[in-house]
Amino acid sequence: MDKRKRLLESALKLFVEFGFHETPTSKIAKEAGIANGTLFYFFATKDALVIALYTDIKSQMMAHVAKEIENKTSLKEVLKGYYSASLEWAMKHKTKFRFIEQFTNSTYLNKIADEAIQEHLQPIYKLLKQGFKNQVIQKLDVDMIFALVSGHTFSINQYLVTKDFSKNKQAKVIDETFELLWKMLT
Amino acid sequence: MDKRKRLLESALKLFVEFGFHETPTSKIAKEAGIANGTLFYFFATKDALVIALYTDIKSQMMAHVAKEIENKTSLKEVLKGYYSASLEWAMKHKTKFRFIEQFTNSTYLNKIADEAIQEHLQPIYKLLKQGFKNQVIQKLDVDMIFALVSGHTFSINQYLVTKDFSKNKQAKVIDETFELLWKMLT
DNA sequence: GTCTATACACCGATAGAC
DNA sequence: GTCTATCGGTGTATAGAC
Repeated sequence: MDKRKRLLESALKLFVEFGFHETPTSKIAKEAGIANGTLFYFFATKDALVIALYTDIKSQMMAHVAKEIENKTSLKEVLKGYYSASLEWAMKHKTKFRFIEQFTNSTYLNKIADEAIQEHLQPIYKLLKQGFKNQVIQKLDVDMIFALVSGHTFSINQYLVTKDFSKNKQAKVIDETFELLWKMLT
Repeated sequence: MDKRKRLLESALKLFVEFGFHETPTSKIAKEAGIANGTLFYFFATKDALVIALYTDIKSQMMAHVAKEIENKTSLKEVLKGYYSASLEWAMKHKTKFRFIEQFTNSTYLNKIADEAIQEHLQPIYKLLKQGFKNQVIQKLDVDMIFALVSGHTFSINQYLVTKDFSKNKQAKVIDETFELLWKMLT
C-alpha cells in the first residue's frame, strides 16, 4: 500500500481532531502503522506534509467544482453550479473540508505561494467576473459580489453541517438558498 | 501599570502576528517588559491566558453591539443595528477581531464551556428570533436566517478589510450591503 | 508580587543499520 | 525504503530568593 497516502490520511484525521500543533509527527506515523523516521523520507518537514495535504485536498475539491461547471453557459447556471457543487462536496467530505477551513485560518497559509492559492480560484473567479460584466446584475463592485457569494456559501455550509439533513432536504435547502442569493444579486 | 493588562495586550499582538503556538510565553512576557515567571502568577497556564483574552475581547465586542441595539424597536432597525455595529467594531478593532477569528477556528474553542459561548450570542439571537416570528419576513428556518445574516456580515467584513476604504465609503458600503441583505430576507 | 534560574518533557529531524 | 535509536532545541511551568 502507498505509505505516502496512508500518512496523508492519518494526518488528515488527526489534524482535524486535535489541530496541527497538537498532533506530533510520531502520532501520525503510528496511526499509519509506519515508523517515525520513515515519515521524513516522504516529507522533508512537518510543514511540507501539512502543505502537501492542503494542496492535495484543495485540488480534489476544485476538480469537482470545475467539472460541474464546464458544460454550463448562462451566468445563473454557472453560479448555481459553483454554489451547489461546493456545498455538495463539502457535505460529502466533511473532514477534508474542515481541514481546509483550519488551514485557511492558520499561519500556514502564508507559507504557501500566493500563485498556488490563486491558481485554484482563478478559473471560477474569472468566469464570474466575465459574467458579471456582461450581464445586468447589480452595479456593484465585482470583488464585493465575490465576497457575498463566498460568504453565502460558507454560511449555508455551516448551517447544513449543524443540521445533518437527509440528502433530499439538503438539496432542497441548496436550491432554496441559491434562489435567495440570486434574488439578492439581481 | 496593570501588568495583567499589559500581558494581555502583548499576547494579542503576538498571537495575531504569529499564531498561538508560534508565540512562546517567554516572548509575550518580554514584549510586555515583564519577567517570564511572572506571567504564570497571573495566568496559571498558557491556555488560561488565551481563553482569558478571548472572553475579554468577545465581551467588549458584544457590549458595543448590544448598546447600539438597545433603543431600537422595529426588526429592521434592530437587524441593521446589529449588522452595522458588528462591522464598525470589527473595522475599528481589526487586531482584536482577527484574534476572535483565529480563536474560533482553533481547537481552543472546545476548551471553553458551551454556555460561555452562547451567553454572548443569546440576547441578540433571541431578539432576532422573536422578531422573525412576529414579522413577515420569509417562511424560512430561523437558524438558516441567522446563518445567512452571520455569513453576510462576515463576508462584507472581509471585503472591507481588504479594501481599506475611507470612513465615508465604508459607511456607504455597510448601508448598501445591508439593503441587499434585507432585500434577500423579505 | 516580581525576579532569575532551571527542571524536564516533548518533538522535529537525523544517523546509521538492514 | 524502512526501521530503531537518539540528539538537540525549545518551551511550559516551577522553585526559591528578594
